[in-house]
Amino acid sequence: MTKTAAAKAKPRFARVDADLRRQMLIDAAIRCLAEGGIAAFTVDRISREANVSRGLINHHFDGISGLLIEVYEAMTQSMLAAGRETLFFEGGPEERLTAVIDTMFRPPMFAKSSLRAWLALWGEVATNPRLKASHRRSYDAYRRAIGDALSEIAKARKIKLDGEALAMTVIALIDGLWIEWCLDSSVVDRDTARAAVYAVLEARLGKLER
Amino acid sequence: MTKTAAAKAKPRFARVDADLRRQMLIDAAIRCLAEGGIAAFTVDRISREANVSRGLINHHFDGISGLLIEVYEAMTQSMLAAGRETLFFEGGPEERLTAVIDTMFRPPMFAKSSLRAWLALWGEVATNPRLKASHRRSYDAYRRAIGDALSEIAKARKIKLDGEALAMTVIALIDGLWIEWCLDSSVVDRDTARAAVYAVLEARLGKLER
DNA sequence: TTCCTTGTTGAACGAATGTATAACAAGGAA
DNA sequence: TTCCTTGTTATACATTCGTTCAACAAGGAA
Repeated sequence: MTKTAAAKAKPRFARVDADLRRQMLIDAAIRCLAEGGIAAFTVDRISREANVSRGLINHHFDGISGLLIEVYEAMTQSMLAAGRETLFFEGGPEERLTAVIDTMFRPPMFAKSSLRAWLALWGEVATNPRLKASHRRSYDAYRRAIGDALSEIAKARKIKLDGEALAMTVIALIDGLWIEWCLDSSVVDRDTARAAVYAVLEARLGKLER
Repeated sequence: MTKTAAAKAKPRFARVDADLRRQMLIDAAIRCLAEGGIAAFTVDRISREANVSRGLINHHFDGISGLLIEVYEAMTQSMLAAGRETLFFEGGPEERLTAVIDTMFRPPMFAKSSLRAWLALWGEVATNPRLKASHRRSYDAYRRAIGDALSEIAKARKIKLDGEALAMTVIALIDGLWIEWCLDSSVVDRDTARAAVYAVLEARLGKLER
């Protein structure tokens, strides 16, 4: 018997491709993280945020801790991707460097929701070995990319300089400025923070095109 | 009837002065934070770490969230106190500045356990309004103290400089270096991190006595 | 249409969470 | 000694946590 016109109505749920659903759950989890910190990283809250039943998280991920790992890697990927668009393409080292730095002070990276999520995750990285391993890999790539650009610039200007060491300083400074802005926006704004990074770099390298 | 020699034995528990007991509980809570992040900030774990019954936390604090506030303020106080010993006493601005910076790269501040606890707390500050208010107050004092020293130095050397702005950069850099070292000790060590801060400062102010 | 894969639901479970409360007892005061 | 304050314990309680699992059904394949 086919469904009557009155009965066909709406299906009780919509099936979604597994990869897409996973992405939807990861996005929902990040939103929870941004709203309530790691305390909001919960099966109940995430599944509700994604408009999905509780059981689905365990179907698509290796438990709630498995989801946490994938959330961390997704955030890492989107950060590196934002930089990659500019960092690994054509253009001189100076262009590449400024493009990456600017990326870090522009949405979607430089946004309350994103930085709150990062802050919540860092608090876990210190404790969770799997997150720690993931962190190490991505920061190595990040540091090397910036370090290479810095070294090239220094070489072209005949300045003696340890690119990797300065890259570490730059990354630490960016992270620190993120924290200050995220925890108390009244002490810094986007432009001041960005300027602070360039001030440090130009004190070593001389004027940068930007 | 007095207790017999056999029965007097040991009391089932020892009464402790309220203020001291509060401090003991705060210390235990910080140890938990350092070990397991905010997920370990739990009535069960903290009371067990303090060798005390579960009910005692609610007797001495306004619930577990009240304890969290007091933990944050205790950590803030001990950080400011470590700096205050040097920062607000005699000595020229240069001495005071280097003393504070050195404090930040020496135990007890520069230690895995301490920094892990800070990291866990920062993840909550972004979400918790009461923590945020506490954070703002303490960082203002911190920034002003460093800013004043920087301004004095710049003035004496006839360098035009915004002391507060540079102080913000210095604090952000220190926080960022803490994070990098805490999350992956293989990329920085204590001396490299400390040197990075001085490198930034000396690029602006010239050589510093240290 | 009929079948079959698999995305999805919802209930059930034990463990862990924070809080309230009554009973206990340590240790100084009188 | 006796009394009394209050620091301390231990239990009970309602929630919320993460996981498991059987049953359901959406939607393409045949």
